[in-house]
Amino acid sequence: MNSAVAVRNPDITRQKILDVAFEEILLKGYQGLRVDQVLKRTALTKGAFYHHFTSKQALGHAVIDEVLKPWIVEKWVEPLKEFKNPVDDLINMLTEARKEINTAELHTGCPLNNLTQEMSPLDESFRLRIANIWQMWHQSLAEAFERGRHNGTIRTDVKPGNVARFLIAAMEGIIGQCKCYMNDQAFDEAGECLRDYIESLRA
Amino acid sequence: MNSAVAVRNPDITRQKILDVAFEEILLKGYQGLRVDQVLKRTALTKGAFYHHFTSKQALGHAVIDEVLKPWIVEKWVEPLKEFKNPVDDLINMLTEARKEINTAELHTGCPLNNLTQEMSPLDESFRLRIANIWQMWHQSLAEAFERGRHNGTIRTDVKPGNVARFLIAAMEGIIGQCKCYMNDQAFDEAGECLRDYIESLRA
DNA sequence: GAATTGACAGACTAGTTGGTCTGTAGTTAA
DNA sequence: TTAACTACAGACCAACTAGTCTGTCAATTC
Repeated sequence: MNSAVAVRNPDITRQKILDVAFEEILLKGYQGLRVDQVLKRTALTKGAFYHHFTSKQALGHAVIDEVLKPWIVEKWVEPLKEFKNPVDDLINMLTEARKEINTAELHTGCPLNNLTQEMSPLDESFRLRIANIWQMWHQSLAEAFERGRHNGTIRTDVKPGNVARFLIAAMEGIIGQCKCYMNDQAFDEAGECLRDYIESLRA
Repeated sequence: MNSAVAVRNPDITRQKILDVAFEEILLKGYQGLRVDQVLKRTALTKGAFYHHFTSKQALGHAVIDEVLKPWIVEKWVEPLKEFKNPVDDLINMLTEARKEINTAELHTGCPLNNLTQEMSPLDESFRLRIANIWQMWHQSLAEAFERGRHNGTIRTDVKPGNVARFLIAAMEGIIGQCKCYMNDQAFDEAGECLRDYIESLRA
């Protein structure tokens, strides 16, 4: 019996589990995620957990669909819709993002990449859900370049789909590489080249 | 009692464990690696395993130092020493590597990136060993560009260290992205941009 | 306001997993 | 030849972990 609050709010309870599970997966990976640890941190019990999720795998699905995906949508897909000048807008975005990153966070890596590398080979149900997110991100970035081509801010010989794939890969690669260095030097070194490359796309 | 061969060769035994463990880690990750599964595949027993390795963690260390590291040395560090014209040599190397990759393998991802993303946050002892490999790779690639600058095959305004970081990141990012797509389309799309970027470094 | 349902609490379990320990056969040195 | 040591074999164990089950209290329905 939980002595304190007896107020019930199933939606908040569920969301608390998802948020903590997401954090735990970032730190330990899905396979290192312990249901008990999530319950400890949320001050909930097995009863609560298995009321909201049928299994650990179901939790994994929910984390991908309800935490990771919305995060990419908010962070990338939505802003990309507003891009008028992809070169400037992208560089601005990356510059802003760079300011927010501290050395400690850098050690965590990108959530999308983390889940991709560990979870996608484990289970087809994970892989498909994650591939969906990559696809979404790729498409919105490609569309931004497509618009840039049409409005004269991007070189006409640029292939939006290809460049989008390459840029996403480069960004993830940079973050992933820095994950095992404790300093952000590698981040800025590669970042300089990334900026130059983006600049080279300008019409 | 093993009925068949009673010949003893501790070095081969140890190497068999390392090779199978490496494969298992590629498929399931370190946390998904089961000592029992390695023993099953090698037809060995607990006695053999804990004679050669003090713990699962020690096995992880050995896999990084004695399998992953030599693999990068053979695949990258050694060939890079011979590079005369980094642009041509790199494009040749990537073209050859592309031929060897089939869709199934693509699903496995790059061993270095796999271990980096999963293992480096788990334990400082893992992180340092893996960072050492990245550093080695980066240095040998940077040196190749440095030589290219001096022998006139690479633009003089290219910063070898930065470009090396960026290229490594891009390559890893491309492979990592393809890990959750089952086709190699994304690979070739991004690969085209990668080639263009490398070409742009030519003096 | 009684009954039904929803949202948990928490003890318990069965299966897994890294690791131990004793025994034994091959190998080597004297 | 034999004693000492190495390289295993394989039964066993303790800890962990996902998942179950019964009970209980709040919330909603009628």
